[in-house]
Amino acid sequence: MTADFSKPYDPKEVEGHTYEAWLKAGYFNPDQLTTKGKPYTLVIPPPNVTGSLHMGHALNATIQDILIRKKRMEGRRALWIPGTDHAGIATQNVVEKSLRKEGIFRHELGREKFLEKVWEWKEKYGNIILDQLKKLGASCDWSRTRFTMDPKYQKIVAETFAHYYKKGWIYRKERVISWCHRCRTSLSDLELEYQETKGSLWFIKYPLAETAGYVVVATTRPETMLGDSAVAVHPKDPRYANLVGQFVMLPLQDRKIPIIADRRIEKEFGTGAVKVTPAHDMLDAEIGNDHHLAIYKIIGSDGKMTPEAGSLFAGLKIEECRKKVVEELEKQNLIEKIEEYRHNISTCYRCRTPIEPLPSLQWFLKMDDLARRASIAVNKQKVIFHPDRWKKIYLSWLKNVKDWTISRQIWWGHRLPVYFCENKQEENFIVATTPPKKCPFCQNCEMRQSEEVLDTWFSSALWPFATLQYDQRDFKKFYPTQTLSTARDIINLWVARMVFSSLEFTKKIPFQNVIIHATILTKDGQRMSKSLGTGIDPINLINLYGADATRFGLIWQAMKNQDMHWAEESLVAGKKFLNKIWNASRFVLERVTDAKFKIATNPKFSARITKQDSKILKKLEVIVKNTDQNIEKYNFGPALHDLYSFFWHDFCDIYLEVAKKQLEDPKLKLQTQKILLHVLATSLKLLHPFIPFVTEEIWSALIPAQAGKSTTQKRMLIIESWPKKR
RNA sequence: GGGCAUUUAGCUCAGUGGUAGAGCGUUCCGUUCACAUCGGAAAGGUCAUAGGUUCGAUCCCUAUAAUGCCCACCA
Repeated sequence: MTADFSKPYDPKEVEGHTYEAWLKAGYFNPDQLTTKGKPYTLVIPPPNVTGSLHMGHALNATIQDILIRKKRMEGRRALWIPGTDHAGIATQNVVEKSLRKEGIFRHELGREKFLEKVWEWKEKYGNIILDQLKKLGASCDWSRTRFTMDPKYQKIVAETFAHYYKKGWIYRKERVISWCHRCRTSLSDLELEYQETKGSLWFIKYPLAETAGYVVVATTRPETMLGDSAVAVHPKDPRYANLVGQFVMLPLQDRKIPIIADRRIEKEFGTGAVKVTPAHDMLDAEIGNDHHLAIYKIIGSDGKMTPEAGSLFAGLKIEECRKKVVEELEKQNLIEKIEEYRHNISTCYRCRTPIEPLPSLQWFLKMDDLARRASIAVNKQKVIFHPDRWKKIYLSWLKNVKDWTISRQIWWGHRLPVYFCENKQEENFIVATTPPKKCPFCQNCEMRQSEEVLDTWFSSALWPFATLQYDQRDFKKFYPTQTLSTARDIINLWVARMVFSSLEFTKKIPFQNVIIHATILTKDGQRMSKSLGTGIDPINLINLYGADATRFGLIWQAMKNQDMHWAEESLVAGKKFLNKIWNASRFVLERVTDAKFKIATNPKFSARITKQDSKILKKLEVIVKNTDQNIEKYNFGPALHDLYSFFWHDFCDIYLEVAKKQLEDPKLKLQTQKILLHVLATSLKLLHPFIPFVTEEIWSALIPAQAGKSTTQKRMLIIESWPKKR
């Protein structure tokens, strides 16, 4: 198809068939490239299968596409691996919700049937986001599309677990963990989200056991008093010095509990005396452990009070229980006062339900060694963050990281490769990557695989190498990858974990550079979210303006800031710019009629060079150098601004006008034609990674202008050589 | 409680130790010769505030303020 220059540039007539042409040519797959260059690999941060493209994805995909297209043009065997993440909790919730609309409940369905439904859902909707990336022009190798629940991927995950277990780094233990009673699963520290909430601070009187009087404790959660096993004060708090060692009678439970001293108590908070609930508070659990306090599990995994809470409260929901406890205490005149209080409560990052700390038997991964090595990798600049400041986030998390709770009590995910003996105790289990044939404990049971699944991030942590290990030849050739581009909110959740996982399993860093791009906010600085109605759908922008203009708009604003306040004006600028390129190309095509020359990488212009000629050639040299350096330094916004200014102002405003005159001078005509073609061709190459569609389309029209090349010999711009400084 | 970022034109943002820039918007002029998704011109800024370093600061330093984000066991 030949470009129709009689009309303004219309992306709708170009983008579809151009993408098809790229796919058909097969250039997204490095095996199809004739180049012998060094491999260059990117892995896409796998979007959730439940997701649809948002602005952040669009920006990130554009950044990666710029990198991969430039490297491909440089002659590297460029591979960009696409794929999706099974996103355990998120996906399970989405599918559960959609089933509920049909009146189907997960637990009625049962595990296997439910998982069938999830797979159905995945088959139906799971590739939407990848198709959206295609619309944006992403030049991923779709033949290598990966999914974190592929059989091969599952195998690698199981092997990883077994490896850690063999090393003694995975252990199972009952511990107070963060629990979401809506998702019915444990969560890791990073999966908590803090929300400032206004609540109350209740001051409760605990009568002394042996003498008259009482101790007043302050709490935001009066219901947890039912599980108290001590009152703690700071050892150097004079107010309570003589009370330490004595006992109080816990109201409502009629339980005698000690007053203990612990340095972790803040004297300034409340009354300085704190109730200790070892089962339902992280700090209290530690204190309880150190002081050998009894554990009363009064809240169950369903978010309701257990029998241990007492007959008056058992079965109540937490909020109901709180009311009831306060009522009862008031009846007994044990509430001294109630203050208003604002504080942060932790919630589940998937469903925003307040999380409940409770003791639970979970699997953990030891972090000491892994964290230490991941820190060294960044400290020694083996892995480099761009901008540099983000390494602080990474390092500070690793410095204080606790062991990772890797088990989740949901159904959708990688089931733990752990098998229990059916006949003997729960402690009798083995870790195996394939179902064992014979039970080593009782010799004759069918071993039962653990019902639990792994944290989604456990499997995404393997992404850079697992995706390449489907075929060992790929792994040898393309690993490690070069650059990872992602959002700042998953630096620890994902990036850090990829670094230590890769170091452990491949002995290599997974990537050398990490780009942390800006977070896109609305123009007035609000978070873009569907529920708030503040989100912008990039697909709408593509439909309205085209993919090139959308990419332009995103990159135009891509500076090294934390945030980007989205301004659609830049997209309008992009649209105009595309038209400008279109028309300038038309001009060149109309005037370069002699067609006695071809587009050379570094043509010579010896004869009759005018002042204006050398000026534009000089500027071209500068822009070639600057564009290259800007991309290498990940300065995408500045790169595009410079290109824009060069093309529009230096080339169109000035040189094209000069050329009009020079073309009328027979002595200058040929040389001017050569220069026009050279500058245009080079500009198209430089612009191609940013706006691939329009440049490819124009290129296809430019090629016939080269003498001696038939249309069958056409090279597409996507694999043309990247301009080099002479 | 700690950390990070931001503060420059109406809006979104670049930028440099020495007359302040872009895109979009606004106003005026201009449709033969690539493009009206255009060309030419103009208006519009105490570069957050206060000190300091300097011959000279929007830029470097120190405070302050506002806004946003992250981290932390303040019950």
